[in-house]
Amino acid sequence: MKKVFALVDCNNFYVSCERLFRPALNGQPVVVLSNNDGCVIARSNEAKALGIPMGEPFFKIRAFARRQNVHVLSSNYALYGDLSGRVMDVLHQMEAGVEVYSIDEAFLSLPAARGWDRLSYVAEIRERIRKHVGIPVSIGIGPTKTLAKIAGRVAKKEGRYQGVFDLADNGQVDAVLQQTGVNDVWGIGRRFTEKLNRRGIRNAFELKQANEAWVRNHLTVVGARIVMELNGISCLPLEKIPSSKKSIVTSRSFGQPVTALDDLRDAVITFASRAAVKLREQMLEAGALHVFLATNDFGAPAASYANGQTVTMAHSTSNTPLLISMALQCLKSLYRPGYRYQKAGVMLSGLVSQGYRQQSLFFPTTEENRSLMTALDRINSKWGQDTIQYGMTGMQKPWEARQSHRSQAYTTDWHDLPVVNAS
DNA sequence: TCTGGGGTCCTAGGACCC
DNA sequence: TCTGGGGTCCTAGGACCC
Repeated sequence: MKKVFALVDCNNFYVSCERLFRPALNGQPVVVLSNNDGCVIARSNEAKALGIPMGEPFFKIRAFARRQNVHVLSSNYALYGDLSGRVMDVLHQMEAGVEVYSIDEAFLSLPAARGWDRLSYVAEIRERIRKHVGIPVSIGIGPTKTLAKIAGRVAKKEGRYQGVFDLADNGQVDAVLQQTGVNDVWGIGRRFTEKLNRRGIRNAFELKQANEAWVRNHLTVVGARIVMELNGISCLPLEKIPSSKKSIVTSRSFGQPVTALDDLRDAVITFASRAAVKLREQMLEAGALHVFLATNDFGAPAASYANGQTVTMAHSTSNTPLLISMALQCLKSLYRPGYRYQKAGVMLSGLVSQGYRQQSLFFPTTEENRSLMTALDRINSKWGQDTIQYGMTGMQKPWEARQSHRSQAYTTDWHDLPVVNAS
């Protein structure tokens, strides 16, 4: 049976999550900042209307935000992750074909047959999410994922459609594409936009009609697929089962520049430990570990240094002490004194599932090791991250990120449960 | 003073092999 | 001065996404 795609997209997701627990923020300009309170990563419609751009460094708009009474929040990923799960639960209850695409977006696969009212159906999905979770969503429908994305933009931007728009067979496709900038097409970023503009291609309709060989040549197969999708030929299937991860990264910008090797060691130990926890949560083991560090990209070139080092392991592992010791070896050879480090991280790759690994004659997995890791994960998951941590990590963490505007973990921590006062 | 974090896919080019 | 051809594998870097 022929299918169409629907894209369900949470509106201003992080802001909507915050508003759920602080209704006083409704109707107010609100922004949510990235880790370390660095950049603006979510904006309410009121904040967008004030002209605050996505990704703007916060220090540049701090004064403006104060003058305009913009509510400023640090990001609270525990809260957003929990609410995202609830939205996805509603979708799974209603539909068999669901691809969770990101924290705030999912694709659905719906029958393409005429004779049923798709729009009413997705309006019902939208209403149920609003009622059961409280998050507003927009839903776009199209014959391909790329067109569903574009339909979703229309649903979100044009109030008259009330959050749902169907581009699958309504004869308006080309008119909508003509009003869609090429930079607003899914998969066309800054570089591709520049290339296309130089060739005189400015909107999605012009891209749809672009010369295939030229696109293939300058935008690789990625661009060629986008053009096909704009033409209604589906190249990107619905992926119901998430493919298993190929790499796991834990990295942070520091709250203040770090110069001492000891502090870097402390940060790297923490990153390696957290990456190892993520690894075990997904029942994986890593075959390689990469450590990287960098000074501020925006500083003077003479004062800048960035480097990374990878070690490949003879045997894949998820053992925290082992991963820490390898990470510290890397750090030791990467470290140069005299620089003000701004960021570091640990990446695990060569991931294989726990059962997959061949047992080594010389390095048998000891059961004690695995059960120690399991016990540690249980305690930290129950009592909070870092309840038990490795002895080498210091208690003072000058590198830790700033979070001056943090909201509470309303749904994931007993201490932060909202209190309702009846009078 | 202050500029996120975590991912994926694709390609070109080098190393290596026969 | 001349200096094979074809294949695979790996990695670094670029581009994109949310």
